[in-house]
Parts: sequence; structure tokens; C-alpha cells
Amino acid sequence: MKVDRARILDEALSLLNEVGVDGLTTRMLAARLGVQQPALYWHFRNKRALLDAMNEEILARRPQRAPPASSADWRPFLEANAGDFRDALTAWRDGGRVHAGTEAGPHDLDRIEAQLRFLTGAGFTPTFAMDLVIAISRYTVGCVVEEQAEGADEASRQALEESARDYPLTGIALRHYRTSSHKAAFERGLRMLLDGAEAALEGMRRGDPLRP
Amino acid sequence: MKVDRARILDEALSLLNEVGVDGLTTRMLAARLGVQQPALYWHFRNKRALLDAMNEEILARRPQRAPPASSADWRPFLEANAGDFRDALTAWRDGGRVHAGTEAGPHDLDRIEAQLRFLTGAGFTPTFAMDLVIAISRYTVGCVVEEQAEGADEASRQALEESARDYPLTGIALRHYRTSSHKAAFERGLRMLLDGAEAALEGMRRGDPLRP
DNA sequence: GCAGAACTTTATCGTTGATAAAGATTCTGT
DNA sequence: ACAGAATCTTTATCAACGATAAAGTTCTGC
Repeated sequence: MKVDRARILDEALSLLNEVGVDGLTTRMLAARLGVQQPALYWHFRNKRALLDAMNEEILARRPQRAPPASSADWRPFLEANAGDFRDALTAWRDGGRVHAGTEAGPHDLDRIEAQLRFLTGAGFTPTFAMDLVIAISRYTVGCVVEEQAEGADEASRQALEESARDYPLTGIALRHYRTSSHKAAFERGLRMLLDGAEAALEGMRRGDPLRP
Repeated sequence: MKVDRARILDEALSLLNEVGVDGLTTRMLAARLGVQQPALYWHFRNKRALLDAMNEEILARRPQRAPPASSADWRPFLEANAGDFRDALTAWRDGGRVHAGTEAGPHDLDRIEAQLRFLTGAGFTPTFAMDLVIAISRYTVGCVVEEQAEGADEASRQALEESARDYPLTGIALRHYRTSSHKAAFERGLRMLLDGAEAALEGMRRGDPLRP
């Protein structure tokens, strides 16, 4: 049987969803492909390279969104983009960990430039726009990584709940956090970031001196 | 030779700084301690438990900061706390990856409750305060994880720089990002988050209906 | 039809995390 | 002081993993 990069990546991703990144072994993957394990090393220098390629594939499958017509809509645009990014990562088990630590490649430059052009058109300075885009990315990755972390077992979870008895505020907050979806929690934090950016944008328009 | 939990953790952390989390093997650690490898398994159920304990130790060593006298100073307080958290993680090689994926334990409840009490005293609702604290934590972890990721080799870095030629805004932004320290970049994003929280706080004081 | 490139296979390493079983040491109750 | 339980370490050993070398096979261009 013969394999190629695309088939390997496809199978690797579906295997990822079944066993997670720690359980993803080259032998299992090769068996799925009907091939011996060393055959993979012709297509990928090592496992790290395979994981990098999987990350690229994950991001490549995310929907590409054209900037809106009006630059006034910068905020829903960023919200939607961040949502797409998060969806792409959460669609795969351990997607956050697979992504974390891979640098931006030339692939992403188109996307970044488009975002920066759009944001500068909306009134942001180029450097502030970059800061904003990066902050959103960092925040999103942080959310996904922690959300996808193997949840504590039921015992320690209950113990935590128990301990929170003596902490009234923590109790309320914990309940609030537990009852809302990960996605909703993500969006609440994102909203704060964008609120901050909006305030800064108004400052720029008023001609306030740029913050250091 | 005899070992105990504290000595193991101490040596594990200093070994972590030398070889990173991927290079940290139980044999190396045991050799450092003058003990055979299986001896470690008496003190820690498995390697995951060791890493969890290392994370707790990393966080425990972070300075504990008393809330300021005036609740008006909530902002520098959060800034300092986030800085401490980041410093604690960046102080150790792969500290972000070691931390990522560990749930909050009963240990952290004191700290959380104190923060929430302080923030509600400053005018935040308990749930918003929790959202804010979590958002900061997520953002910080995301920053550290990506900052500590093994940088691309010089070749691909130069290739990226080269590719950025055709993208004027990305070029400016990339230079901005490269010349500033990780810490400064972290603080710029944090500032946006806090600006957003500040705007929401003013809304709460004005009695605006709470956002959904 | 042949040379070489493109792939795959077989065989094999050294390492790693982990367990079982036995041995050594320290503690505890009488 | 002594038996025996609890604590902790050692020796021996696994199965599984990522990776490499070298030989074998199939494909492609001339």
C-alpha cells in the first residue's frame, strides 16, 4: 500500500481525535494506513514535523473569512475570526497542545496582513493592531489549552467543591463558571479584550498621546 | 541515600531548567538524587503526578501579595499579580507547558477568594470578577506557552522575514514585535484586558444593565 | 531496457515509563 | 528488648516508543 502526505495527515488527525496527542504513536498511525512504521519517516523527518504539519492542516481547514465592507465592523470581524480560530483548535482533541509552540509560517502572512490592513483602515495604528491580534491569539490558545486539559477525576472535583464551602464568593463564581459553556466563558474574556481595544481606538481618534 | 518529596521536587525543578520538560527523565532525576529510578515511584504515582507537584511548587514559590489598602488600586493589584504569575512560569524552562493542563486545587482557593473579595469591594460583581481573573490567567498562560516554545531555527526565521517583504504592515508589526521584550508584549495585551474591565466597571457603577 | 529516483520493508537500537518482588531500614507497641 | 508492621530502596525485567540503517521494490524518464 502506498501513502502520501495528505493521506497521512488525514489519518493522523482522525487518530488524534480517538487517542489524543499522547496516545498518538507512529506505529498506530502506520497500522491505520496499512504500512510499516518506518515508512512514515520518508514523508516526515520526525514526529515533531508530523505534529507541525497536523497543526498547519488544522488551521488550513478553518473557514476563511473576508473582511467586512465597512471598517466600522472591525469588532464583529475580530470576534468571528477568534471564534473560527478557537473552533478549529477545539475541533480536535488536544488541538491546543498540538498548536501551542508552533511559530507562524509564511502561510499565515496573507491572513495577518489582511487583518492589519483592515484594522489600520478602522483607525488603529499598525503596532497597536499587531498587539491586539497577538493578544487575541494568545488568549485563545490559553483558553483552548486549559479547556482541553484532562479534567480532574470526580473525586478531586468534589473535594474542590467541598473546599469552596468556606469561600462564599468563590462558590458563586465557581458555579457561574461551571454552568456556562467553555465557549461562552471564552467569549466573555474576548469581549473584555475588545472593549479595551475599543477604548484605545477612541483615544487614538481623539489624538491622545499613544501609551508607551 | 534517602530522598523525600521536597528534595525530589527541588532537584526536579533544577533539572527542568537544564534539559526542559521533554528531556526530564525519571532516570536522570534519580541519578541526581543518588537513588535508583524505581525509588521515585514510591513518592509519586507516576510522572504525571510528579509534574503536577512541580507545578504546585512553582506556584507556591511565587511571592504572595497582600491586597492594597484602597480598592481603587484594583488595577495595579491585578497587574502585579499577573506579573507574578507570569514571572513564576517563565522562571522555569517550559514552565508554561508544565502548568498548562493542571486544574486549580484547594490550595489556590485562598488566593482566589481574596482576589474576588477585593474586586467585589472595588465594585465588580462576583461573576464578572471571576471572568476577569480567569481571562487574565488564560491570557498569561497562552503568552508563556508561546514565548517558551522552541524558536524556529535561524533559516526559517529569515525565510519569514523575507516573505514579509511583500506585506508592508506585517513588516512594521513584525519588527515592532521582535524588538520589544516578551514581557513588554505581555503587558500591552494585559493592559487591553484591564482597559476593558475598567470600562465594564464604570458601566456597572452607572447601573447599566449587565451584559448577557 | 536500463539507470536512478521514489518509496517501502525488515531488522534492530537505545530509551523511556512502569511494575513486581525481594531486600533493607525505621518505627511502634508490648 | 524484641517481634512485626510500616516505610522506603533495590534488583530485575517489561512492553512500548521514536528513530536509523540497509536492503528491497516500484516507478519514471530517456
